[in-house]
Amino acid sequence: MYMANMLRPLPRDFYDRDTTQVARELLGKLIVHRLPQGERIGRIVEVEAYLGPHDLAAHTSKGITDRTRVMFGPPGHVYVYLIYGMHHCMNVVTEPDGTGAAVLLRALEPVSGMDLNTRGPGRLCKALGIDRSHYGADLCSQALFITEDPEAATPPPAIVASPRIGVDYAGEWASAPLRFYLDGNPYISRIIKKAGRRDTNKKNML
DNA sequence: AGGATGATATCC
DNA sequence: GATATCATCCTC
Repeated sequence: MYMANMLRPLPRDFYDRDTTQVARELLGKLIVHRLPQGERIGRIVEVEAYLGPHDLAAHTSKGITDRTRVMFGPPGHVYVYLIYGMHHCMNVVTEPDGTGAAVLLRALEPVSGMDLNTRGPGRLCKALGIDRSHYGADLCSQALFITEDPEAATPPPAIVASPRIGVDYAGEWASAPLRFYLDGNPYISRIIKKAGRRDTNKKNML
């Protein structure tokens, strides 16, 4: 039984570390959003690391702007942006104040109080109820936070690394293995096509 | 394969 | 001020 009022937010120190490490450790954790109409809880199963201004795929590679201000700020806060005019994407800010790094949440496994359409960053935000009003929100709060899964599987599933999705413009950084997901999880947003193999699948199979 | 739909960055 | 570009999703 998942009682969100018994769950404790991860401490800010969790986020104040190497972004790749935080990304990997976020897998399997629960994200909790408390709304007037109830609690929405999902298990994080797919993420991407955006390392900082030197990472040409990261929004912070353009410098400090109104949009990227939060990503350059202290760790443990939420960076939300609107993409393609219709979808929200949610990131958690990592590393010390001024670094400009974050982890994009790409897919959840529904746990409680949410619809089942949680594959992909846009659908994740819709299911969780996240929009631009959450820009800068503190994850060390009781309204929106990430926490250990009290029913975590032992041993934990293997972690798979792959290139990030939709960043082909980023030169050398486009192929960096900075996307991480739980091996075999049915809620992963897509499977990278293997080179040299005839395979027209763009979505993963159940 | 292409369209929706709006904020943002970058160029006049 | 105009325009090209999106860390996407849905429908055809």
